[in-house]
Amino acid sequence: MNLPKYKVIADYINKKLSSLEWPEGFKIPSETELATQFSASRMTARKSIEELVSQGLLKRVPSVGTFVEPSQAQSSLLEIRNISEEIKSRGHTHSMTVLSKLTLVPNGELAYTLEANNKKVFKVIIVHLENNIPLQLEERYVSAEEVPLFLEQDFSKTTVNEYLCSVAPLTDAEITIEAITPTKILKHNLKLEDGVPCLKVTRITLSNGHPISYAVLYHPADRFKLTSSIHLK
Amino acid sequence: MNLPKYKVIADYINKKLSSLEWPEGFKIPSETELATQFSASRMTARKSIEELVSQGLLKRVPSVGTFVEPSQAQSSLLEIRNISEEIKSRGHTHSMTVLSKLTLVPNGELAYTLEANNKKVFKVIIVHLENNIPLQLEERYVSAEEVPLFLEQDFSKTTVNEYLCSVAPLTDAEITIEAITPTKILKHNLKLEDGVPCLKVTRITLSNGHPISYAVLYHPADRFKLTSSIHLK
DNA sequence: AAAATACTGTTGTATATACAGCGATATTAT
DNA sequence: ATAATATCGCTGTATATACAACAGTATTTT
Repeated sequence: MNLPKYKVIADYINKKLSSLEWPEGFKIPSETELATQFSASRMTARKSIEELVSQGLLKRVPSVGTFVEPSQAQSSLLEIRNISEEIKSRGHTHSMTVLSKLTLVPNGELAYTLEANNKKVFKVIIVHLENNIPLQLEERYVSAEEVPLFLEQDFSKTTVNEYLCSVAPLTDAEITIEAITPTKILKHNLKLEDGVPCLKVTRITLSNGHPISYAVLYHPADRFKLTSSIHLK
Repeated sequence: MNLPKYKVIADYINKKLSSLEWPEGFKIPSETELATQFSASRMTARKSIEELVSQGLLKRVPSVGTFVEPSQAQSSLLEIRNISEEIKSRGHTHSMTVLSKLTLVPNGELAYTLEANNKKVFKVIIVHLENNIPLQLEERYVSAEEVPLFLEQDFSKTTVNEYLCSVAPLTDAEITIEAITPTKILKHNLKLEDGVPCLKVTRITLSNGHPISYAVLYHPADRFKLTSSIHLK
C-alpha cells in the first residue's frame, strides 16, 4: 500500500474518532500540530481535515479550532443486499436462476467506477424468486482482479453477496435509488404487467478503498418496497 | 461583496453549467487555463473545481480533463429531510408553495402509525421547487398532540423539518421507498410528462419513542435520484 | 478595578513551485 | 505498415511561504 500522505493523516484521525479516543466535542490537534507530527506541511494536514469535515465527522471553527461532531445516523440500508434473508424471514422460499455469466473488458463509466481500464470484469445476471415469483433482477459486475475466482461459483446456491463477503471485507457502499420505466427485457424477466414501474437500486461496493462490485438491482414496484429503520443520534 | 477568488471562479463555472453553455459531457478548461484566465494560481483554480466536483456537478478524469456531469438531483438518505439544503448547495434557488393546510381526525393506518386514535392530526401539502421547477411533493401529517402550534407556522419560509427539529428531538426514522405510477393530481402538481414514474418515500419520524410525523415525499423519476454513501463497519 | 492594547493561536485564502503518474499524440525506428 | 519511443497536457500530491481575520488571553494603561 502506498497511500498519499494526506490519506495517512486522515486515517489516523479516523481511527481516533472510531475508537472514541477523541469523543464528541473534542478539540483535535491544530493543522500545524498534525503537520509537525507527520512531518508534513500544514497544507497537507489541512487537506486531511477537510476530507473529514466534508464527511461531517469534524467541524471547523475559524480562529478557534477543529472539533469532533456528534456521530451521524447510520442507515441500515445494508439490508438491501440480503434479499435472501428477507424472503426467508417471511417464511417463503428463495431461489435463484442464473441467466448469464460472462467476462468482459468494460469501457466508459463502468470501467471508471470499477477502476478497470483494460482489465477484465465478470458479469452475471441473476433472477431472485420468492415462491417462484420473480422479485429481483440482479445485474452484477465484479472486478476480476479483486475477485479472480468469481465465475467458478454456483450462484444458484450462494448469493453473490455472501460470496463477496467471504473473500473481501466490504468497507464502503454507495447506493443510488431511482424509479424507472422498465425495458422490454426487464419486463419479460420480472414478468411485469404493463404500466408497472420499477425500483432501480445501484450499488457500488468498495473494499479498502477499491471498488470490487457494481450491482444494479431491479424490483417490480407492485411487489417490492425498500424499508430501513434509522436511529438518529 | 468581497468573495474569495476561488468562489468567484466557482461561480463562473456554475454559471456556465446552469446556462448549459457547458453541456453534459463537456470538457471544461483545465486548471492551468482557468488559473491564467483569472490571474490566479493553479491551486486556487483547482480549489474551485474541487468544490463543484464534491457537489457532483463535475467529474475529473486524471490525465485527461474535467467534465460536466449529467445534472440530476442527488440526495443522501440522511439528507432526505434537507431538500432545501441540497438545492441551495447546488447554488440553485429553493422555494416552497403550500397547497393545503388542514386539521383532521385520522382513521385506519394513519391513526395507527401516529398513535392518534380520536386525536387531531395536522396535514399540509407542500411543493418544493428547484429554480421554480417542482422537485418534490410533500404530504405531511403531524401529531397535534405532540406539536400543537404546527399550523401556525409559515411553511413557505421554514421547512417542516426545520420546524420539527426545533420543537422536538427526532430520534428514530423509518423509511420506505417505492416506485409508483403517479396519480393524475400528482402528475399535475409535479408537472410530469406522460409515462414518467415517481419515487415515493414514506418517512415516519419518532421523537423519544413517540411518532410525531408521517411524511410522504414524491419525486419525479426523471429529475431525481436518491444517493447515500455508507461506511460499513 | 476597568478599559484599552498588544500578543498568540488557529483557521482561511492565495501563490509559486516541484515532481509523479498517466493518457493521448506525435515522432522515430524497425 | 507497424512497433517502439519521446513528448506534451492534465490531474494528483506535496511543500514552503505569506498574509488576513478573528477569538481568546495576557499585559499595560487609565
